Amino acid sequence: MKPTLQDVANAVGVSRSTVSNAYCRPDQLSAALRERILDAARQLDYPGPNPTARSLRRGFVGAIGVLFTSQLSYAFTDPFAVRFLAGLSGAAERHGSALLLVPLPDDPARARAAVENAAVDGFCVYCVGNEEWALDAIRRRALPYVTTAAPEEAHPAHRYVGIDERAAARTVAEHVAALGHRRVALLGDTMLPDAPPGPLRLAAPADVPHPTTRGRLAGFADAFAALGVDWSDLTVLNATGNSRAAGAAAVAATLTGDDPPTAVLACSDVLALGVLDTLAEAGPRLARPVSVTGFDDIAEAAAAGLTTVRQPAEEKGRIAAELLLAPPADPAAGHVLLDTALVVRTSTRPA
Amino acid sequence: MKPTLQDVANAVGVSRSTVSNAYCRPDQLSAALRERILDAARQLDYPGPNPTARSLRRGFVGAIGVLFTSQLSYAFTDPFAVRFLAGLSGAAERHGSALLLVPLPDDPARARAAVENAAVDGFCVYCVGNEEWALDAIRRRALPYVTTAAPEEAHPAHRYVGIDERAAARTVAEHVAALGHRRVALLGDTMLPDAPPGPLRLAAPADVPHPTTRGRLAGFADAFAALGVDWSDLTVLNATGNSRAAGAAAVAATLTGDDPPTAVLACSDVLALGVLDTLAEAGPRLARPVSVTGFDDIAEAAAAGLTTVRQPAEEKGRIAAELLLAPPADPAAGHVLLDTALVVRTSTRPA
DNA sequence: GATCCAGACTGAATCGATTCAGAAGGGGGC
DNA sequence: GCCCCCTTCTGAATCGATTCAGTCTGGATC
Repeated sequence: MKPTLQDVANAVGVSRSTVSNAYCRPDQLSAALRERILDAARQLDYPGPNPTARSLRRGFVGAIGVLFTSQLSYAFTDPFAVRFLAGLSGAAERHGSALLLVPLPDDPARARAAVENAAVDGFCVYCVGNEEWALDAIRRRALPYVTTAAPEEAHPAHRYVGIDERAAARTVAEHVAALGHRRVALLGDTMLPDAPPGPLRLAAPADVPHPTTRGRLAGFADAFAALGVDWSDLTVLNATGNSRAAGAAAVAATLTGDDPPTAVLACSDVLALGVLDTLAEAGPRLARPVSVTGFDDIAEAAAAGLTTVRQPAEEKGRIAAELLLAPPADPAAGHVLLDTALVVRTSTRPA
Repeated sequence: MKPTLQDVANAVGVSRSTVSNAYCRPDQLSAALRERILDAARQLDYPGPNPTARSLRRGFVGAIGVLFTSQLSYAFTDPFAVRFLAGLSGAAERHGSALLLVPLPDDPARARAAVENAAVDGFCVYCVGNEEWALDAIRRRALPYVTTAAPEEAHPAHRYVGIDERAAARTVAEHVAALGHRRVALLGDTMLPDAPPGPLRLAAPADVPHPTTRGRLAGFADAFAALGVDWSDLTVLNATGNSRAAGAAAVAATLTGDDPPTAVLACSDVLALGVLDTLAEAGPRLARPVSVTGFDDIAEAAAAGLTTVRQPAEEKGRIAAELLLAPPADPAAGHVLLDTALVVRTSTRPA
């Protein structure tokens, strides 16, 4: 069997407490005895106090959980998410915390279980759609948590770091509108559950379950509404996933069909890059160029000349970690909105 | 205080054991009683068994640790590492395990402590250079572990999944040599501790501490040695970090100087892309084109037309997870070497 | 020489569950 | 009516540490 603290204590002939102190409170015993204890531990191949037992007794774990609603591997596939995680992990590291990436199954019951079984001191919930399940489970565990979007309904313990999605989206839409575009398509990921790729009948932005997408669509709509372009005049295109391929697939039929829109406003850079892929491929067959915008300003956006909205990804992650690990005394400070900036590149041109 | 299992037991008037059974062994009690218990738990806001306590008693945690020798955020910055992690996390998810990303400080003592304090069932050690510290700490804890490179010295418990670095590197070097290149530079990351960026005096590949880089350099050298080009005839360039910028900086002086090499063989795609950046920038000032090769075949490599060696990143991650979570009975099966393929694109041309 | 004190170490309670041998109760078979 | 078995539930041991209120020892103080 693996040796325990007790075994070390027996070997040296001291009490368990003393061995424990040798590890985590050196001032509580003489240096000489401490040396003897550590020597004996080495002799016995004792690897130091068991982390689980320590966590149980101490009441904290030294890890924060990161929850993703979609497949865990999505976390690593989306460039914006990757940068967010980089910021989060850097800050966590500084606070001596590790990151527990928690797979969140689709099935609500199992998702709940995943939250309930995670040994962590708090949760960072990235990109939650309507996952009240998870939030509810977290609250019940009375753990601190932070989300990357403002909550549906305010909750005392709810901290978040986000951007004003709607206002940010409006700026890019206004830019497109100012270029004279009026026949415009809006592209988003999974705007209704199980919706197929391509044109989607959507009564209003408010019908979209995913809060981020909803906010961005609403912002797009605001800009055009201000110019008298009604929501019903806008084309809504659905992508089945936040990937380049899904973006490309979503717009293919519409862009190569009759009377295509003159601009496509995407809810993410990844989708927008997919649109550019489709345009590049369809190239000669197109009647006229189509303007495209993204959202996030990931690295690839610059290379592709994509007009987009920049949001500070790493900083978002860093602040999320800090909100969790060094919570502000003032509860109002638990709600952080970051600045965004419109980045105009070559993918948008006058209509 | 947060309610415990005991509180639920008291509320219902049954024993602690029965409540425990209600959660994890439903067949051990009548359905009716179980319902009553779960109801009471809901009533009391009991969030279910405490994961830490459960882990302590059960003796396993449901998480595997991922160790990175460099900054944790590097994990998210290097595209190859990201794909590896995606594969790893997917497989872990399938086995019901979470991933604990463990920040590994530079200081050996603290690095050791990080390993000792991580509550995990096993470790995946990515990209370990000479971090015997960490491996030793893991072995002492008697936890299973898997590395992404063959170990220095065989150890019974050591499992790994890797590629034949040396042979793979040789194929790309042979390709370059076949194109007639003889004046060649080899580019790697941190080939000697604290080495400055740029040309490096290196007696032999064997002097490089990082095993992956060492293997690749040796493979490059093999190909040229077979043609009579001695190690001392090759230029060695050091990058201070595995990033595009570091790659660009490492080669800048050499490529724009007198008598530049006709080809640069990099130990990673990221570095190679940096070389391409430098070439693009220096463009007109160059006497003649320089061939460039990378290693890994990340997504950006295809877009950049980079000749490189492809290795199956996701599969590597997947196998690593499986080696940990479903260890093969036959210990020999704990050593997996994956196939690689030379991918020739436009970045290599005849000398 | 009695008193006090600081330093070094110990004992026992505690963290929150799981597990397993066994007790109680009820029903079926003969 | 007796025996046995099965289901349902309980009690107590256990996982491996941390913590805190003491105890003990030896030396300084007056």
